[in-house]
Amino acid sequence: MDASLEPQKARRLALLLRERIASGEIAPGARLPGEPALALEHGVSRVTVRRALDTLASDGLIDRRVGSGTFVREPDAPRPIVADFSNMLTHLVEMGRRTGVRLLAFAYVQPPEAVAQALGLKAGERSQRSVRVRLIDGQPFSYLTTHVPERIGLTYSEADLAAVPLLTLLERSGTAIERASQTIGATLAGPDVAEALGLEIGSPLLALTRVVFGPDGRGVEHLQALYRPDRYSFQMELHRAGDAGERRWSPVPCRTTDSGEATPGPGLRAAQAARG
Amino acid sequence: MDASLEPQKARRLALLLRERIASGEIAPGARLPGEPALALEHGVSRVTVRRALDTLASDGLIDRRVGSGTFVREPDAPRPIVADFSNMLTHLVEMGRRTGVRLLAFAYVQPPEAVAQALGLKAGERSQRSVRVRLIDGQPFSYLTTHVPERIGLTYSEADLAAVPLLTLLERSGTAIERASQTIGATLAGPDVAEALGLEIGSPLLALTRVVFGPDGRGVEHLQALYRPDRYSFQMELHRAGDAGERRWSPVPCRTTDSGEATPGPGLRAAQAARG
DNA sequence: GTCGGTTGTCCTATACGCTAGACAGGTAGT
DNA sequence: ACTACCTGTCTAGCGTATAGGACAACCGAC
Repeated sequence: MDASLEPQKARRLALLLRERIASGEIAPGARLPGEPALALEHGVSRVTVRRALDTLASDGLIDRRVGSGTFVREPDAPRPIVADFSNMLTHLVEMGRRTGVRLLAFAYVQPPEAVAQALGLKAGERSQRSVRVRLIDGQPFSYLTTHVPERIGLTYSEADLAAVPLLTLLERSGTAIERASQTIGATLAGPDVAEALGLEIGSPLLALTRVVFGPDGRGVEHLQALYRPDRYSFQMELHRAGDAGERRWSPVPCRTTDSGEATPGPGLRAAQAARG
Repeated sequence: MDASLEPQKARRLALLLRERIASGEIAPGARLPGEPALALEHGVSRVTVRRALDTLASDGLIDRRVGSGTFVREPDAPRPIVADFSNMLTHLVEMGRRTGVRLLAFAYVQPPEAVAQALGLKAGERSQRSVRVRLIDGQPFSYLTTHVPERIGLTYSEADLAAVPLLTLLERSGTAIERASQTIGATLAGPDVAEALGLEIGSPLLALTRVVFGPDGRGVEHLQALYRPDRYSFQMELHRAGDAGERRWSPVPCRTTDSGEATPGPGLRAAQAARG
């Protein structure tokens, strides 16, 4: 059960099969081709096929039955959290699930150049850096690294940060918050992030970078959030806007669902399937 | 220059360093830690470090100078595309850069179960599957897999698809388009996607799944888009909404900039820095 | 110049992913 | 029972990535 190292060809095959399963190309309950068939099809030895299947099996994606074959397991549905964008909840406490926070680091540091520039710090100015991991039902799903200018960070304590959302702390201390600019991308899990989120190194992550600005236009908070895509994803409803010739999508204006669960509908199923 | 096989640890290190460079965590022009230092830091041998640096060097990301060190090269500025969400441009032709499309596959197939369900197809109904790669300045940045119900797909030809945006084709053929539901996540590049996008297998990708619905509520298009995060990311402006106690972010209502470039301002710089 | 640190090159030994088999035991259909 | 196919386990051997060195050539600071 160590499965520490992920070899090359076996890893490829595992990734490939994982996607086929996640995308529904191989329906749940269906039987995979036999190991010799897979070996022949992908030009690898049977041992390699078995290694790939081993990792899928230990992830609970497939079910191997001696004598009959390997089958795609029905997902036990630890349904991922889906954050609604039209609503854009800042925090998930309201989602009806038990969430928690672990504070991994807290210190005043020299911020990386990119962060300093985003926050509008002068050279040499320090920032308060904190690293937190958010949990849902005891399972970690996001890794947050925040930088706050030192003058603002001093208005609250380390214990505050472990208990109260950062934005609340900022507002409580009189820091006005106006607008923010954020970017969504993707990254790989580094060693530390991988361990904190219970992943292997090199796992894919949703990356969100948000810079929060106060009314004076100065940066107040720099947030780098990394999400496990199998437990967290962004969802939004769009509608078609604009005249012919210049048509585009625009997000549906805040239609909050009280349940906190993501807006139901056909999209959800697809979202799960595509989480690969 | 064969570099056919990508070893394990060297590959990880290369990916990790590549991202640190792309994210600006190691500023352009800065000097990397020495090879012995990197080896110690990551718990690998110097040979492995060198292999990782070799791939980065051959990609033109770093500059190695005997006797003085290894430096991050100033990027030749293939600036990443930043898609504005408040605006949510469906297509990038307007962005003032030469874009192109390559049609990789076009066929009528039995759709995977998840797609059939999202589109509301009955068992046995076929769909038109197409795989396209979008280019910008000759460089691929997105890999699009679309499924359209067969009855709708028949209204246009393969050549049409290679030249005209799909949504335009749909609307031109009288298919009304109302709303869409989309989800954003992250994945790893499989073998085929990796090759099409000029990436290594296992590179991180932004994954967007969109299901487009017509006025009758039936699915019209199922899109799975995979983006290279170093060339494409989502950007949006938010402002603080809601009363105290229940405050949240909401997207800035469509403030279109005519330039097509993402909305300028302090956020842009941050977006680039954090695009990793 | 001297000295410390750097990259470039070479070496050997080990670890391990992969191949190519053979064989045992289970399952399902005939 | 018989047969065909499946997964599970084991073996032997090969290729190569990795570890851990030693050494040369180079650069920059003092």
